[in-house]
Amino acid sequence: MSSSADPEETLGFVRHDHARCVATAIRAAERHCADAGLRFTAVRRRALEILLEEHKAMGAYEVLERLQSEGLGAQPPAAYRALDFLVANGFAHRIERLNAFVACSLPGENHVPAFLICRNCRKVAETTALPSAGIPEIVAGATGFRIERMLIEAEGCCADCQEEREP
Amino acid sequence: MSSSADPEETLGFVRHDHARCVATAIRAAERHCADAGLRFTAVRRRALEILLEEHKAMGAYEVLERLQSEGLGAQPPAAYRALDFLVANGFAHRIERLNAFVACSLPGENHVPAFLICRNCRKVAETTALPSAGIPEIVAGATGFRIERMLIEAEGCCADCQEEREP
DNA sequence: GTCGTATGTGTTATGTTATAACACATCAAG
DNA sequence: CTTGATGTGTTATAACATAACACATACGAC
Repeated sequence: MSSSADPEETLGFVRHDHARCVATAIRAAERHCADAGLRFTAVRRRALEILLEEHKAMGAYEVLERLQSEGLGAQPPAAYRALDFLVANGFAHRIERLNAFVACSLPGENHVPAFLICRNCRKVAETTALPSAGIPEIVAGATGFRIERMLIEAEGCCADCQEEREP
Repeated sequence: MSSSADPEETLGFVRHDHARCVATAIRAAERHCADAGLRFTAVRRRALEILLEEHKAMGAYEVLERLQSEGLGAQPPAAYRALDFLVANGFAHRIERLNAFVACSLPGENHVPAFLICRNCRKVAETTALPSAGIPEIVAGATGFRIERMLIEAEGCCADCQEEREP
């Protein structure tokens, strides 16, 4: 992946120290699980590591293949269970547009995530939506609708992929 | 559906004259197709009518069943083609969260739609997101990401379904 | 320690959503 | 009435997801 010598790679399209970001995410998950009495098992840890390797949306079957090749769970339910656990505990998010999953870039923060999804390379950048983004909430309030979950996904083309097409 | 005598029913949770709203939507589609040289065929028209009957998210296979029972296209591709046409031309929207489709409530208007989705009854209300909703756009601009499509879905429980549970 | 319960995993089978590929039909323009 | 573009029928299969039940492991109560 990294062809340059420096430790900076893109996080969703923003440069950052990736090795450190992976380590941080894993440690955050360990901590959270220890505190909450959850079991951060081998399959779950490995699934998170796989998602973290690139900031890319991966299908459940894609993750499954990787797990299989390491002898860690051979059938779809294994992957879905691990991914569901990660999503339920905020370590990963589901990208509905792609029926795929991505590691959370902001573990620990209690946020309403918004995603920028590159159609071409499937890289995903995560930002946090401000409460002021909630136009629907105004309407919801007016009609008695109780919002439980918000989903904000922007689909398009990242800078790198734009360059590739018209260099 | 309507147990009351008056013509007012809910549009996604807001009361309105439903018969009129269906007629308007169909006419808008006819007009748009005529103007743009598109063919508003029997399957396409019927698919739109089916979606319009309730302001509810319907799966492609659910729409297909209805089409089949009227002898209008027997296999999945028929339904997907009709639905894709409706979505491509702004007569319907795809609700990613549900892998389902819903008729557009604001045909003709060039809008960024936002949806309120009731988990319980699958009714969907459509509102238009204001440009100020676009927090992601700020980030996108900063990182050179070109947004092509925005997707805003709020999932929760509508007023009617809340009442049913705690009357 | 060991017993019992709760939680996680393995495995089989199947359900649901979506599309590829190719043949045939229809339409509108020349 | 031919031609090309667009839409539909049909078969097959891909991709995504879960139900159900058996077995394993972790962990607290005793």
